[in-house]
Amino acid sequence: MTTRTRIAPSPTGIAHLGTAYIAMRNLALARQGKGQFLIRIEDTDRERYVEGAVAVIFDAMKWLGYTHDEGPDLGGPHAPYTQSERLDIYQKYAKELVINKHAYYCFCTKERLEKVRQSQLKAKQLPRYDGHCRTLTDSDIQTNLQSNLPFVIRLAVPKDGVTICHDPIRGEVAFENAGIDDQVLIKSDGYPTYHLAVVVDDHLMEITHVVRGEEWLSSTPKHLLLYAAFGWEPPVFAHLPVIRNKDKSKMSKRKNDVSILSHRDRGYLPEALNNFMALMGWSHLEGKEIFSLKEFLEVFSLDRVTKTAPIYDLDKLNYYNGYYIRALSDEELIQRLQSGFIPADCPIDLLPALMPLVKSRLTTLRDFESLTDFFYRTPTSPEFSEEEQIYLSVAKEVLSACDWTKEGIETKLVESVKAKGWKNGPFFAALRLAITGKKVSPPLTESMIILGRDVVLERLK
RNA sequence: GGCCCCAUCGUCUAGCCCGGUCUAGGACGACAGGUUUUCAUCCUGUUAACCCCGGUUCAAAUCCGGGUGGGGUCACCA
Repeated sequence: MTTRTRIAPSPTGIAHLGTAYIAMRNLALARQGKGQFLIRIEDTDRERYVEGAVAVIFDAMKWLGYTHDEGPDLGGPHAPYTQSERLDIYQKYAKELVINKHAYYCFCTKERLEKVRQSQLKAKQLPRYDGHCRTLTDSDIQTNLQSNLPFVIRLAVPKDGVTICHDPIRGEVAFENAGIDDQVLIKSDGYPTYHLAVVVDDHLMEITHVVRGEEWLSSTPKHLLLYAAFGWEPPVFAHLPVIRNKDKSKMSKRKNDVSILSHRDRGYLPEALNNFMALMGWSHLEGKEIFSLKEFLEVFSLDRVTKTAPIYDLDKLNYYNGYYIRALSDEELIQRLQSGFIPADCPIDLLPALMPLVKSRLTTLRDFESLTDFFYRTPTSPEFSEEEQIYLSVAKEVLSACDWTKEGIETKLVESVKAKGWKNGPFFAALRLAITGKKVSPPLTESMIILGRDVVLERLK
């Protein structure tokens, strides 16, 4: 049997870094198992649905280089791949569960539920459904149904026994059934909850490995119970450690930039993000720290996954980004920069000359502008001291006469500094400031050559 | 709080399953030095960890138990 895996993002507006982290691992298993990797959209929460969010997810996956085999955009043998288009399927299976007594109608109002909750809380009991409707008679149910009372369908969780999850990463994890609530399967609006939809779809779509974040571990027994109620063979469940904020809480929008696409827009390379994410909660068997997505997909394995949750470390991402930028050829770097990182007033034909000066100085593509703006914008010159003004006038004199080559410029400049009995440091600092408007800049001589003698002399006025 | 998961340098981790080869290795960061008229790159070095307490054993980062700490989850959200 081939391996079939999936990611099941919710269209809530942004493509989350966590989704990519989960996706690349699922992709790897599917490729290694000569199977398929699919994307399924879990949009059963109508309140959270955001228009256009699905397109954002596809954009993000494409940018990262993850290719799926089945999904809402591609179709496939188990279409549709969007849960809101599968409502009748969930209804059918929920009803089947009701008939087999593994689920039941619940007519409790939100008010009653809230009241029960409050009194349980007050009595220091754990808040949960009290099973009120579990014992309703058939005629009660018929009456309620006929009078159009709103209802949900709940799973009839066994009152005793233990449900054991066999997780290849965590080993056996046991949960007392008595601690599991009678989960809502169908909401009063007719939509399924996550728990029902995920089980039905994973089964119907023949998913063999459910590789997800460990935040799902405590709901796994519910899913296992559902598989048992249906009489289905469950897939392998593996729970990856979650990515965390610096404060060790689960990575969140508030404390981190969790958007994949905003990483792209901030000038990160997909190679860097992939390499960075690969090494969170997993290590290469040969101890490699630099490798491509292709290699990751070939060598990733569940048995080298860590159980401890890693922290998103921007320093390390920056390191990878700089590394991959430096590894690019000048032509490739120009191409990458042209995806939105070259200011409108920067002449395109200037680019080839600029690459050698900026490549080792870019942490992100976005740094390009602040690094090179003095080439195409006249810097505002600061107030120079009297001493500095003397430096500049001497420099101007030398530069108006010397050969306009690296050697020509440098030897003449250094010669006159020496002749005057000055130090190189302050002299070149003043010159740099006058020409680039910055205390720190790309190499001065090379920059002057690119700028041209006229512009340089103009800036020394 | 109940349930569940986890615990090696500041961070990502190797090692743990199959105890000795670990005076615990690598990477990022930080710091120092070298190269560079600045910065960056590059090179060299330094820094820094087995959560605690018991037990098993000739021997424990590695096995067991208990603490402690951190995290996740307890919805008609996923």
